[in-house]
Amino acid sequence: MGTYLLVDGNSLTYRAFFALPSDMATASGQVTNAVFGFTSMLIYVIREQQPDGILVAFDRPEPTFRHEAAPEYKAQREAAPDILRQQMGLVRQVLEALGIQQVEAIGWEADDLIATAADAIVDRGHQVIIVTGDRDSYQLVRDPHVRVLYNKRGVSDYALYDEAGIQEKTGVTPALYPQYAALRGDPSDNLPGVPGVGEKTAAKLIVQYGGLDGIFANADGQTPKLRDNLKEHEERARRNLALMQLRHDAPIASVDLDDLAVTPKPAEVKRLFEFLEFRTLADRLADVLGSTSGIETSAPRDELVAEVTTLAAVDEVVTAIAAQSILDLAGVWQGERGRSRLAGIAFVTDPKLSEVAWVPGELLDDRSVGDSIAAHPHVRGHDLKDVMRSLLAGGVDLRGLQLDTAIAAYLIDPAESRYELADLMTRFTRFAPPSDIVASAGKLDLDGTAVGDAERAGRDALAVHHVAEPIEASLAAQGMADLYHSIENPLVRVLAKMEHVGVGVDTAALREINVRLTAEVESLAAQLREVAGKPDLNLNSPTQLRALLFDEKQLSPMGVKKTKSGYSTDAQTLEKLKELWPEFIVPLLRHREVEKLRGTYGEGLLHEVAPDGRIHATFNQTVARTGRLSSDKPNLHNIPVRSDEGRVFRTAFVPSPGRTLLVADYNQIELRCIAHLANDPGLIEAFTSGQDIHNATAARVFSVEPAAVTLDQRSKAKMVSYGLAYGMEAYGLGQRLNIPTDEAAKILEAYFEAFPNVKAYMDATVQEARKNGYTSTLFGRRRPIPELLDSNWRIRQAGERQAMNAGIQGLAADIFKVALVRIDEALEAGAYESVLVLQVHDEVIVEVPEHERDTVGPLVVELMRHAAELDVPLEVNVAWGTTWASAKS
DNA sequence: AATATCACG
DNA sequence: ACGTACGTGATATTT
Repeated sequence: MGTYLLVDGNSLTYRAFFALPSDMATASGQVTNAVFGFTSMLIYVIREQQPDGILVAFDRPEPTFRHEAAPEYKAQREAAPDILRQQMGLVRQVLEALGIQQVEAIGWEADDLIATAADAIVDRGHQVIIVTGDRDSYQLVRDPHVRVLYNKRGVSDYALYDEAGIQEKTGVTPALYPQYAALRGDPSDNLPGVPGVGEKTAAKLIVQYGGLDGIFANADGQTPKLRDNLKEHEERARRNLALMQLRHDAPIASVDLDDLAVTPKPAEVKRLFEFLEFRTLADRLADVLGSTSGIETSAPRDELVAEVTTLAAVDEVVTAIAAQSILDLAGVWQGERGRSRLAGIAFVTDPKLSEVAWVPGELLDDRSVGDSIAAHPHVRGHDLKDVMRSLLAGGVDLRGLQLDTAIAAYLIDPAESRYELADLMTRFTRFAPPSDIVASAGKLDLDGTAVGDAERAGRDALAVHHVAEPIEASLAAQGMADLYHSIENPLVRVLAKMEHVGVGVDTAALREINVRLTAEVESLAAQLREVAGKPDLNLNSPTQLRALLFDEKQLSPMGVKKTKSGYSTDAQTLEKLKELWPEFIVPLLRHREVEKLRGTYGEGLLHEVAPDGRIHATFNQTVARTGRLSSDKPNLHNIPVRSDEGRVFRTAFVPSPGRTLLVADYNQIELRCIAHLANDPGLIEAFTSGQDIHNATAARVFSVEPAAVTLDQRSKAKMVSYGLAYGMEAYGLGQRLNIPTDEAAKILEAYFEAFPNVKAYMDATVQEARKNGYTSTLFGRRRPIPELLDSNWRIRQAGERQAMNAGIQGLAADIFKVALVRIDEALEAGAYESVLVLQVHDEVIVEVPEHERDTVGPLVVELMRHAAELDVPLEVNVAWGTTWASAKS
C-alpha cells in the first residue's frame, strides 16, 4: 500500500503568505514570502510523510465579468493582494521544476479535485493524506485510507486527523462535517451560519438529530431564541450545505499513480532556486530527496581569507594604489568606530587570488599616500563616511567614492535595523560571513584568538569587492541607481565634511545656562517634596508620581490616558489634572520642563564638546525609514526652539571668529510636496499666489473671504494641514484642537471637499502600496510597508498612515538632500570659505565669513529653491546671526 | 532590555 | 467596537 499526498495549492500558498513577512524579497525586489513558505511546507511534509506520490490541486474560478459582483463566499480570498497573486505563478514553477503533478479545472475548486482524486487513489487500495489549511476537507476523512494533514499556523505546525481526530476536534464525524459547518458557518471563509449557533450547539444538534433535516423538523422543540434563529435562517443553512459539500465528480483525467511520483529536474531546480535566492531550501530539499534525486546541495560557502601584503614604504603604497582601476577598501579603527584614528586600511590588489595590501595607520599621515587616496577616482567601500572623516582629520579628502555598499543596502530596504557587511555577504555572494564575532572593544574571536587588524581589513575589502556588483545590479533592478549615484553617493562626502568641521559651541554660555537651570531644578524639587510631604520623592519616576497622584491623592483619573503600566503622568495628562492640585502639579510641570532642558541639553551638550571646542555630531544616512537623515552623539535635530526658555540653548551655537551663521530653511516644504503630489488645483493656487497658506486654506475650508478668516479658523486649518501628512483622523484632530470629534470630522470633511485631489492622492497612495508592498517617492526611493497586510486591524491602519506619510516626508527629504549636495558643490566650485555646519531636515546652517555674505546668501537660497521643480514654488527663508538663536531675517 | 517622557522637523 | 499623527534620539527609571 502506498501513501499519496493531495495538496491544496491555493490554501497552502495563502497560509504561507500570511505566515511570513512580506518584505522578504530577492535582490531584484521580487517578493518571495509565499513561494518560500509554500516550498518550505512542501519539503516539510515530504520529509514527514515520505509519500510515494504527490498531486497539487489549484482553484480555477469561472471567468467573471468585471461588473458581476463577487460572491460573498470566499470574498476574502478573491481580494488576494497583487503581491500574493504574483507568487502563485512562482509556486507553479517550483512544482514544475520539482516534477510534481498539478491539476486544475475551470469552474472547480481545489477541494473538489482533491475529493475526486482521493476516491480514485483509495479505489486502488492506497492511502491518501490531504494537505490543506481549509477545513472543508475534513469531510473526506475515512478510516483507514484518508486523513487530513491540517495546517494550523505558520509553515510547520500541522495536525494529522483521522476519523477520531475529526470527531475530537469538531464533535461530529467527517460525514456529518458539512452539515455541522453549514449550521455554524465558517468565519475564515466569510460564510455566515445560523446566528447564536457556535461550535458546541452545532455539534450537539447534528449528533442529536443526525443532520439538517432532523434539526429543522425538530426546531419547535428548541429554546425560543434558538427556534426563531433556526427558522429564520434555514434557507441560509441549506445553501451553506450545498457550498460545503465537496463534489467527487470533477473532470480530472484518470489518475496514473506512476505520474504522481516526484521527479525533480535538477537543472530547473537549480536555476529557479538561484533566482528565488532559496539557498537553505535547496539544501533541505537535497536532504529530503536524497542524493539520487540529482538536486545539488548549494555549495558550502567559502571562507573569505585575505592574503595580506603589508606595505611598509610610501612609494609602494602610492604605486599600488595607482595600479588599481577600482579601489575596494576597508579600514579598521584603533578605538571607537569613526571617532578615533584609523589603525590602517586595506585595499584589494587581486580579487581572484584574494590578495590585499595593508597600509598601516602611520603611513596614512604621509602626504603622498594621502594624495594618492584622495585622487583615486573609483573607490568602493562599506560605511565609508567614517573613513572619510578620519582621513579628513589628516588632511586627506577622499573624493572618488563610487559605491558605499551600506548605503546601497539601505536604499534596497530602508526598514532594516542594521546594514552589516557580513549580512550583505550572505545575501549577495557565495562567501560565508566571518566566523569571528568580534567583541566591539577588543579584536578577539569568541574563542579568544586574536584577529589581526590587517587580516580583518583585508577580508572586509575583499567582501566589498564581491558584494559591489550584485548590489549595484540590485539597485538598478529596482530603479534606484540614479537616486543612489546622483544624491546619496555624493551626500556621503558632504556629511563627512560637516561632521569633520562640526559646529562651534560657546561652552561658557552653555555652562551659565546649565548653572541657572540646575538651581531652578533644585529649588523646584525641594518645593515639590515639601508640598507632597515626601522627602524621598523621585520626581523623575513615573511610577512614584502615579502612586502619589492616583493612589494617595485619589485624583480622578477620568479621561486620563493609560500606558502599559497604568495611568499616564505625561504633560498632557498633568495639564488636565492641574486644577485638582495646582500647588503640586503646576511646579511639577515646570520641573519636568527645566529638568529636561538641563539633563538633555545643558548636561548632554557639554558632554559632547570636543577638545577643539566644537561639537562633531554624526549624521546618519542609513537610519530613517523615510529617507531623512538622523543625527546622534549628540542629536542636533532636536535642539529646543519652540519655547523661549529652551531656545536659549541656541545662543550657545556660534560661528568661528569673524564669521556669521546663515540659517536657511524651506517654507512648508511638506505641504508643498502634498500640493504637487496630489496635483490639487486649490492647494497649488494657494501656494502659487503667495498667500499666507494657512489663511488661504482656512478661507476655503470655512467658506469665507480670506480677509475674514479669524485667528481661530487659521489655527484650525494649520493643524489640519500638518496632520494631513500623517494620516490624521477626526479623533486626533479633535484632541489637538480641544474640540469634539464630530466637529473635527466636519472640518476634515470640509478640507477634503475644498481640496478633493488631496483625498484622492492619499487613497491612491495606500492602494498602490498595498499592491506593490512598498511606496515610492518621486525620486524612486522605496519603503516597504508589510504592515498593510497584517492580520491585526490596528497594525494595518498604522501601515496606511505610514504609506501616506512616506511619499511626502520622503520627497521632502529627497529634495533637501539634493539641496545639500548642490550647496556643498557650489561652495567648493566657487572656492568659498563658507562651510556647511548643520542641517535639520529642512534647514541648513552655513558658516559664512563677512566678505562672502552677499554672494553666499543668495547662492544658497537659489540652490535650495531650485533643488526640485515642482508644480508649486519652493520658498526659502533666510536669516543671519552671530548665534543660532539670533539668526533672524 | 523595555518603558515613559519629551525635544525637534 | 476597535484606537486614534509621521519620523527621529536622549534621558532616567524599572524589569
